[in-house]
Amino acid sequence: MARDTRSGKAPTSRDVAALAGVAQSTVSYVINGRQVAPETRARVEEAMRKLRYQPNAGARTLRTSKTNVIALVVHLGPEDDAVETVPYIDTVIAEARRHDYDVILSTLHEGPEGLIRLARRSICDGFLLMDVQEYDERVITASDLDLPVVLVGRPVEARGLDVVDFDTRKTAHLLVDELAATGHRHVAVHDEPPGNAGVYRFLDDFYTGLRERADRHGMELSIIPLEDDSWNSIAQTADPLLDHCHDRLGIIARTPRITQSIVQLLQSRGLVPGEDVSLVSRCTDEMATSFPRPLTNVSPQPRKLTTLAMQFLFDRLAGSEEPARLQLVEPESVTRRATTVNYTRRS
Amino acid sequence: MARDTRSGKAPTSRDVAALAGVAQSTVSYVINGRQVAPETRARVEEAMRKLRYQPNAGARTLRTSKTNVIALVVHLGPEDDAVETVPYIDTVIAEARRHDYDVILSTLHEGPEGLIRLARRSICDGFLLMDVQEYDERVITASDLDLPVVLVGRPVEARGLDVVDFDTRKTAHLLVDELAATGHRHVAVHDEPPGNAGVYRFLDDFYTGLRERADRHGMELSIIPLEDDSWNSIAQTADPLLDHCHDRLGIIARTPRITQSIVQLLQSRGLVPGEDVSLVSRCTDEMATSFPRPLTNVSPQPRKLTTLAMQFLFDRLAGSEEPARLQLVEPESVTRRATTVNYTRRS
DNA sequence: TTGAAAGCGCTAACAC
DNA sequence: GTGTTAGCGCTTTCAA
Repeated sequence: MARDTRSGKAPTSRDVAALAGVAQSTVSYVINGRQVAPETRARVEEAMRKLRYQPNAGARTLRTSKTNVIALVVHLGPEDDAVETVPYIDTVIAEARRHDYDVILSTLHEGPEGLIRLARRSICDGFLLMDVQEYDERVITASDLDLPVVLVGRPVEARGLDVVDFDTRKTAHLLVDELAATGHRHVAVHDEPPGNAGVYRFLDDFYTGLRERADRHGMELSIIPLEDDSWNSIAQTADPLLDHCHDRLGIIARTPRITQSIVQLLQSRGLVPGEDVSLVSRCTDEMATSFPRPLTNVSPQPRKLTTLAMQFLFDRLAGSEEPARLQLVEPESVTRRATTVNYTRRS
Repeated sequence: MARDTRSGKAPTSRDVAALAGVAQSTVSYVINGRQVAPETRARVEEAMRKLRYQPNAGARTLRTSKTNVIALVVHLGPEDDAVETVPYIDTVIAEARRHDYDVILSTLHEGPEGLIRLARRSICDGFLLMDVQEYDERVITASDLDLPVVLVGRPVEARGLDVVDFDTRKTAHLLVDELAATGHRHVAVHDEPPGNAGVYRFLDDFYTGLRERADRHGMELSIIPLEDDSWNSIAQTADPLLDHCHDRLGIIARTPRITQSIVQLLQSRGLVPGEDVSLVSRCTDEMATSFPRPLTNVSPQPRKLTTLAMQFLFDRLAGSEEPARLQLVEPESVTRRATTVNYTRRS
């Protein structure tokens, strides 16, 4: 009856107990779903509502050593294809909230000490590390933490941590198969800029996948070197790229940025993708359909990847002691749109 | 000497005290920078290092009612121009860490109850609400929270909260002035899709700014209706857009998406921006320079906006009781690149 | 089914 | 300059 509407001080479970005429422990029982007489429960809930009571997170954590927070460690630099990061983050938060967790977002600026800080101060219960490279200093640090950690991206040595990643080899298969099925004879793709070599496992896998399927179908595969992914660099590759244009060429674009540039490159040469040459891209369906000529594409399915990663993490948070898992997320299929030429019909 | 390297249990300040042969309070003094004899301090720091001690955040919060966490509430839907969101988030985290704060990221999915939960459970010390609309249900909720809140975006009624926003009116001025200075006679711009009307204050301001300066310079201003910002809708506006193409037309693009589309539209019509027609855009410098023909642009300066917002928030967190502030972030200037035609030189 | 009481790890008033 | 101690708000034995 005292501190009812007086603001500036949040009500405690003691206040609720007093108002409901029960002991503090009873309030706790109600909150945590222990068996309580229906009539008592009603009185307590009424009191909680009246005081707009919410349990203090710090006190809870202190008592239970559970923070109900997970830390999401991402790379947000301007240089990257940061566009793709947003759906990941969105999905992580949605999944976390479904399990009554909040998400602390951390960038790499702080380095591995950041992980130690978050873990040893008991700020979070677990980690989701995104954009994990083959040799990633965070992995060693994270595996020493004694907390659940899931990696998105494959390090050479996962040190007993769960890993999820895109199955880009399969993606490459689908893309080349699509071109083979529609009667193409040449496949052209831009290589990674030099700096990227051996950084992310899914990059190597992609090119491996291309080679495998080009070989199987007896197609010629041109991998065109690239200095960086700026427009200028890509524009300079126009001639090697379009060399085979009149001999059933299919161009494969691995990133949004490259896709973008190739579309413009073709346009500037007066070439229409889907008529003069084929263009197939690894990008989301949203992006594929945002072009004047909707692109034939394979979606990497970022939301599926993230959901799986969160599943792994919550399994661990629930106490799972299974051996570490490594799972790749396969793309569903190719969606054929306006940029595929079907040579099997023409000839 | 007991629980030295034994893992699974984080060391406490009591362990540190024992190892250093001092009282627990002395450890606290060292951590919190109270005066301590240099020699004692050294022993304590040595012990902390040896145990790799980090103070438990929950216990600290419980004692001090300070979480050292701020909540960032953003809109991450796929529909939006989410690209622009990443630099905001990155800056928020960097600024927060500079002040020894962590950032909890929250989306709108949860609605205003999410704010109440974060505040009343003492999960965070303050809020940064992004993408605030003119009538935004979060504002009332947030202003009742008794915690520091900064809004990015102007509601009709700010209810005593600090507000920062882009000065898009000024942006519009700069863009039209650039076209006037280079001898243009017509200005064309796409209107907002119907759904956007009256949602964000900075939208109205932008068109107001355009009108003001077009009037002043005696230029004709065409605002072209748009159903939505898909490629198809924009493509359909080609004719009205290019009507005045041969009478010194300058096109203004307000968003990345529209900019993108217009570039492609011009290209498909065989028009070169910077020769046949001018194109000036409100977009970041990074984006402006990513096109084959670098765009004349005005940068909205997302990082500057965010830094200011964080400044406001930390002022409040430090206890400032000043009257609520409203501050707009002006763009620096127009950067003239390849897409401006200079008619004052030609005629 | 409910209550009394201890204690999670820390900070800060107070005593020495 | 350092130690003693109380208590932040919660959960959880243990007892009734």
